[in-house]
Amino acid sequence: MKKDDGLELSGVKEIARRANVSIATVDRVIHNRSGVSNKTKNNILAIIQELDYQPNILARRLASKKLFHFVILIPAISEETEFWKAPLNGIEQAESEIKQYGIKIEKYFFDQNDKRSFVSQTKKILKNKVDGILMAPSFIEESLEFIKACQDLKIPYVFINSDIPSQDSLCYIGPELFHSGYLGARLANFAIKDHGKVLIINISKEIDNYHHLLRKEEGFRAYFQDNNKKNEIIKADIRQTDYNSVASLLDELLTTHSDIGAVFVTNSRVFSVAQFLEKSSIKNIRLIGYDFLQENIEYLKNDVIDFLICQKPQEQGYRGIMALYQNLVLDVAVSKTYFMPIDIITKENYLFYRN
Amino acid sequence: MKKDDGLELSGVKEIARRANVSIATVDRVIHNRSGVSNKTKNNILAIIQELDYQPNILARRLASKKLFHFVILIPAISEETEFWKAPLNGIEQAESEIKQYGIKIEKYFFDQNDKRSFVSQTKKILKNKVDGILMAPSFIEESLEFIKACQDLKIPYVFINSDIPSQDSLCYIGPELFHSGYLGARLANFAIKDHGKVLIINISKEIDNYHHLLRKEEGFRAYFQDNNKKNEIIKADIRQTDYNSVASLLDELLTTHSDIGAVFVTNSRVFSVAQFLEKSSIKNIRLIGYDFLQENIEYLKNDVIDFLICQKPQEQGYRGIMALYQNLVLDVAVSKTYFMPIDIITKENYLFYRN
DNA sequence: CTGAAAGCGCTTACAG
DNA sequence: CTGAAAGCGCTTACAG
Repeated sequence: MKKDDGLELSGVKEIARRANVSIATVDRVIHNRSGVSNKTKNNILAIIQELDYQPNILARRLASKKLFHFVILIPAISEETEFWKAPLNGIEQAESEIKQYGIKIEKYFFDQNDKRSFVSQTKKILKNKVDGILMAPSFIEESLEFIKACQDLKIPYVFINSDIPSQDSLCYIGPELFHSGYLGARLANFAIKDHGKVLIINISKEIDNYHHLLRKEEGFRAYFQDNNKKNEIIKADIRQTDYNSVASLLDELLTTHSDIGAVFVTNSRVFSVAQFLEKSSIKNIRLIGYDFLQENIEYLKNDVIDFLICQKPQEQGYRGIMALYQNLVLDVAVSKTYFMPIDIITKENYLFYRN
Repeated sequence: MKKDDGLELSGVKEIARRANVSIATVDRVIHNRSGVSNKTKNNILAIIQELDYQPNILARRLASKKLFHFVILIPAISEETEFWKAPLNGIEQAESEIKQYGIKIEKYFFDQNDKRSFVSQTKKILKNKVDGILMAPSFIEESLEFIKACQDLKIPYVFINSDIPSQDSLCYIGPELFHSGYLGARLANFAIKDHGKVLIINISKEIDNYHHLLRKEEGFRAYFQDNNKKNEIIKADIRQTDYNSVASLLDELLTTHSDIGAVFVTNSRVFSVAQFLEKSSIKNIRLIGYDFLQENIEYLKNDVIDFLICQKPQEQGYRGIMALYQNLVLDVAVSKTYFMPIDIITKENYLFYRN
């Protein structure tokens, strides 16, 4: 297959010929294996440079018997939210694309509401041979513990969905949360202009552990400040995530503040707010929240939710695995952070959205 | 490389062993080449079924000496608009990923304002060996002529950016235009609510040939109708695309209709409207248009443009080439239409947008 | 520290 | 209609 014109030969064979060594020695140099004299090594390196040698990945994978073990550690899909289904789909798509190249993916799940399940899964993971890890570092302390162990074992790890900065991860793939909240504020303000109050709601059992909700809130507030918007911001933290708790709290809030024009929910649980508004026949409040969940889409279709912000959770999973693959198998550099686009979903474009 | 557990062997070798033939014969059957008795053929086919044989793509491409020639035919990047830079980038990205597998991409460009340049390029293309074509069928008549020739030569073709339905293309990759315009209307109405008129503008030298602008307009109008919105719709076709012509027409329109609240431009030339609004210090008109061009982004940053709708032009190019690759090289089925998401870009999220 | 040889799973002339 | 053999560009024991 003469795809490159010019040079007759350009693979390991040609390098070996020019260096007057065997291809085995060339291979050792290419993979930086020991057992080559410095002199031959440098000579070969020079020739590689000169030839601008690009290894043939096809041949490499075909010949290699090396098997890679990747591990994922993400929240289980719960009855409460199907959010993590999307990243898992992405992971499985990546898996199907690369499994023929000798990659095995071991899947571990933890309970978002239970740190101990996270810890016990991390223990299990380290019992086996692992070449790379894709994880959602939801619990900070516990994640730090785990990645310390990974560092000792020289196992690279990729974060998705939320980041722990400066922890030497191979990369972070997910949203930039501040701007995400900032956009939420823009949409809220755009909806009600400068009249009326806006309500920001965090709904989670783990609000205090989940730094990422807070970061969105900061972005949300920053928008109003930066743009000198006069809307008053009301805030509510809801730690009981069942519908009744959410509803009664909302009821109280809306009674106290009769002039709330828009509500921003910092995560995918916006559907419970939507449910409340619909049941209460409240139509004059604009609602903005997160994520392409079936429930949320239904409320989008009914005009109860105006905008959903979504950050391609499926692609996060896909790219997470691919980052490991690129780095460990193809030996390609991957960029330290890959921020997902901040997508706006409405009733008019959700049909064409791709997670 | 024992990646599959279970069966000891599973490739052509094992098939050959079971069928009691040589691997060459197996290869003939796999590729549906002639020269195999029906009996042996059916026998081999049955074994392939039974084994659920999946060819090893790596080995196939490595061994094959076949070179594929893909051709692209898209508008040239002009001083008027850099729109086609993005699809070209996507094409080049795909090229860099697959060129090592024996794919060559020949690039042809035509002048969007000159049908004859389109025709003359199509003539050139057919002079060489071509395995697949990626094209923007901007001029319908001329495109039909060309694809008829392709059909005769059994050359598959992919459409991007705009479609000519039921023309037996391998696939269409691009926007669904009606909903794109529909979303534009929603954003316009959302911006001004039910007060004021909306202005829809087509700016193109080739309005009459460009069915896709019309389709967006239909979607735009449909939104107001479907939702019983009372905003009056004013329409303008601008066939002279230079700034002065656009400006004088706008000046006239805005004088006649003092109560226009929002303007929707059906293509990337929204920047010239933005330029006019800025120069005229008109601040009370919301502006919505298309595409992530540098000029447009500048007006987005200045709050002159409120929303840009964008449909991942780069990805269109990338996926267009990949569709050919998947179908012709990997022999995988590709779906007939791939509608791009209808993305909404604002000042708050443009930084994270990926074309 | 280095090399000869076999092999990865296919495809491709060539011979019969 | 069918098969034996070489080869794609690498990697991997194994031997020295």
